[in-house]
Amino acid sequence: MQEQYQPSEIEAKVQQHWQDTKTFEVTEDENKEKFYCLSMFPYPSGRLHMGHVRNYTIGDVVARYQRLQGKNVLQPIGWDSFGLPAENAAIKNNTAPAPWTYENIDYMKNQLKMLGFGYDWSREIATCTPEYYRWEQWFFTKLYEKGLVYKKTASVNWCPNDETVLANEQVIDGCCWRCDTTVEQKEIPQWFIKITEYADELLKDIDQLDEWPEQVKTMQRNWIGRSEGIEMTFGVVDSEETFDIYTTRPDTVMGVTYVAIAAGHPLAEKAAANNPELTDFIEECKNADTTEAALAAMEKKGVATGLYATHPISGKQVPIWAANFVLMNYGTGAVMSVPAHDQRDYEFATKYGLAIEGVIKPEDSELDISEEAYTEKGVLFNSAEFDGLTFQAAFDAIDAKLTSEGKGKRQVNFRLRDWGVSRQRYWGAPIPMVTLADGTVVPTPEDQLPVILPEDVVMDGIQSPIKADKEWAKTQVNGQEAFRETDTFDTFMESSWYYARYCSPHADEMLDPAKANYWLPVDQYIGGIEHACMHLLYFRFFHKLLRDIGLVNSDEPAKRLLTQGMVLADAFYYNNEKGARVWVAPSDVTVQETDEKGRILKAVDSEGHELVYTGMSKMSKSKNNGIDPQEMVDKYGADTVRLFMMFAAPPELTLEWQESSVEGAHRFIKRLWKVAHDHVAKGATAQLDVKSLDAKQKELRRELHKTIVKVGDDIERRQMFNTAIASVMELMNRLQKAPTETQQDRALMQEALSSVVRLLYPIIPHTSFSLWNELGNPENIEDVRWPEADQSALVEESKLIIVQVNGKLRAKITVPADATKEVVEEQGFAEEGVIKHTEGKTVRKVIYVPGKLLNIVAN
RNA sequence: GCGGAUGUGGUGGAAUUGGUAGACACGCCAGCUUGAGGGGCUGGUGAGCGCAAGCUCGUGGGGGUUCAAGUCCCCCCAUCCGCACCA
Repeated sequence: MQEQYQPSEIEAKVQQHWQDTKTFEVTEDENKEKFYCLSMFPYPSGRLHMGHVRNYTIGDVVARYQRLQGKNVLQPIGWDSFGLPAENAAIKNNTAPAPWTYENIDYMKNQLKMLGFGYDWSREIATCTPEYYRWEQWFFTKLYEKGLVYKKTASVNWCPNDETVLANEQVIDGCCWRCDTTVEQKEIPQWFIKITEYADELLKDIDQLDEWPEQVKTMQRNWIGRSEGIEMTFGVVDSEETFDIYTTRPDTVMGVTYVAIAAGHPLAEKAAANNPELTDFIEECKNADTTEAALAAMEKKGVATGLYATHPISGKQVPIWAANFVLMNYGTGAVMSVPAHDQRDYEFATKYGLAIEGVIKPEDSELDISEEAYTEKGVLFNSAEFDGLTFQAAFDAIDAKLTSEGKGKRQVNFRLRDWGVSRQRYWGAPIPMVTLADGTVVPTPEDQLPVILPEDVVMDGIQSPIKADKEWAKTQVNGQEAFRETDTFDTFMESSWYYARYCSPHADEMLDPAKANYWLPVDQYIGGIEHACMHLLYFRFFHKLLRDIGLVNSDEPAKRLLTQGMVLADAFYYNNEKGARVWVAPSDVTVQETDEKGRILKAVDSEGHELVYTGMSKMSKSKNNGIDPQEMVDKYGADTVRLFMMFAAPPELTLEWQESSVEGAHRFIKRLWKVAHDHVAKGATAQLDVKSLDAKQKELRRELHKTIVKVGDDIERRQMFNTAIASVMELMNRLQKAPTETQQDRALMQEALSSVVRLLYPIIPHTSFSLWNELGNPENIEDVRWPEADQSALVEESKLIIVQVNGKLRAKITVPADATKEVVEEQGFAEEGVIKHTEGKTVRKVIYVPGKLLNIVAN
């Protein structure tokens, strides 16, 4: 055995072994319990970043742990390889998205192997290949046949100069990132999938997800946003026209003093005919940013249309305003306004001098709306026959009245909107629809699938090559000339079903139901919390679609979810001559001075610039503070990087990259290696004879078996890998000091090290693989089982009892494990610290928590 | 703005069911080892007071419940994530 720990040598050797023996390739086996462990697949951006390393290390720890539990573990990997960055990189590097993407995949694949992740590479998929996206296209046409797909207009960011659609991230401060032209909103026809048809089920089934984090479930519930309300019809004065509004607060309906409609509402457009102010306002609203955040943050503005609406209950006439915060695409494009009981309406009414009429008051006080709206649910007044009713009674009464008069009805609404899947970009899966010569739009016939995206293209940076090449769209369907859809799918489409494709990655159908139903649902899914609503909702939605088309038989795609936190690093900058901040990579920073506690006082870069230290922030290009996993692996080895990642923080929290802490992780592995080496160097050990152990040996063995219990619990139930590692470190600290004189000392050491190596295997597999064999075990560690705790070793003969007086720690006593309350009390009261603090006082109460704590209340 | 989270020594974090606050590690300090650098080993390390034994304070801030609160409740502050065309 080597005396020195040499990670590069060990890791290369072990990785080669895994590759040669196909250790992680699996097939369905009905005799074994299956475990499907899935990490969110990466976008092939060029190089792995630390976020990937963290995500995949967590997944690998779970997968390897489950393997030692004897399960048939599937851990696949692939590439989410369509998307905008490839187009940008292609333009920048004067290439095409396809070669850029495939090169990145090759490079990153090697990086993943170098980190030692136990993937079944035979199942690797890339979503940009026709072998993958053809089934997505096929599926879309099936959804179309089921009536779950439709086309409608929706607004996109439009650069009038480039005459192209921009993604949200391509709009900087309302301008085109390329040419700085003010971005407009443009309505264009787009394809939608009816996720709202599944809104109820997506909401209800959250209750089945008992191993998902509560916060994710809450976010999804709020995102779906089920509400119960009433839709009612307002008439337009001096007109036959009507329009609908929806409210969740029908109890406030008698307080309506105006209604607000979207600038794009037909009524507004009609009223604008001879109203220049309104015309201008409508024009202005057309260019407004429609993201929810922008909408909430912007100044609320409106213009009177000059039209009036008839209140459906009171018959009163109220003004109709066009407002910038009402959008035509959401809901009915009109809202009723009750300034007395809605804060936004209150501010709007105050601003434009509109009436504010209170109709709800608190149950036990008078209504005060002099400063702000009263938005609580209270008791109705000034509401004619509804006076005195509380919220639910008023809801029911108003519903009954509107329903009987045919002016409204009770309705459940969702915040969730249908999924717009059209993108006007090139690097995505072509949407398999065609427009026939006669104008009808039909799905691409199955025998013409896949609709292949040409890869040999020239990017001009503006127009999608399949839109620029007018020939591409031309085709024949049913003997007619036809034109292909040139939009491509939202990349969330690909990431919504990849988990299922992994079960039968080469199947000549979307998926092989027998295989899919063997592996699915995913037992453990791991990814970033940023995906809580969108990806994870589409993922659940697609699983239900797959189920309803008969391809899978479960309701949910993943049993357990772990959302990992971000990776942060130190960031430093200096100001250049122009006063601009220049961010310096941490690898280029030398810390020159620290205070007595080790805080950074002075740091410089390699050119001698004095730097400003800004603390930890998310690793990013803009702050130039990314740490390259490659460099770290080259320097310390993959096991050190993995150990640090798992030790530095629990998986859900943000993780701060600290190189000194990486060195600490490295030191620990070196110590482990040394202890093992010294033990092995002394030769083979005798059989452990548990009965012959003395008290000290028994205690050490108890520590070992307690650690085995704790590490298993920490990895499997708690998923607190950091405390699992800490407890192994504690054990190692004891083992390092343990005697090795007698045969039984050494036999115990053999048991302990053989256990430790398995406990650490999920985290540092290369080192554990080697040490397992070095310790004299002939088989490979992948083929052995997780150590089992010996219950008899865990029995404690005595217990430590905390003794408090008035809740403050005054003594610690050791009592026999079976001591009664009386015995503990007697011993506790005899303690010096207890006597001192109870002297001259009366004991009021004694609380005893068996085997743990004694609290004496005295005053 | 809305929704979700986080806040504990100089630092990362631990405290699993309301029961010893600070496990484990980093850093720092002292000592030993080596020819220096580096590495290794041993010990110390929340703050204040004290020669010591020990005492008091202490988990973002303020209030509360309890024999007992980092943990439960109410209010506030700061930071982070998401908000539908980045993935």
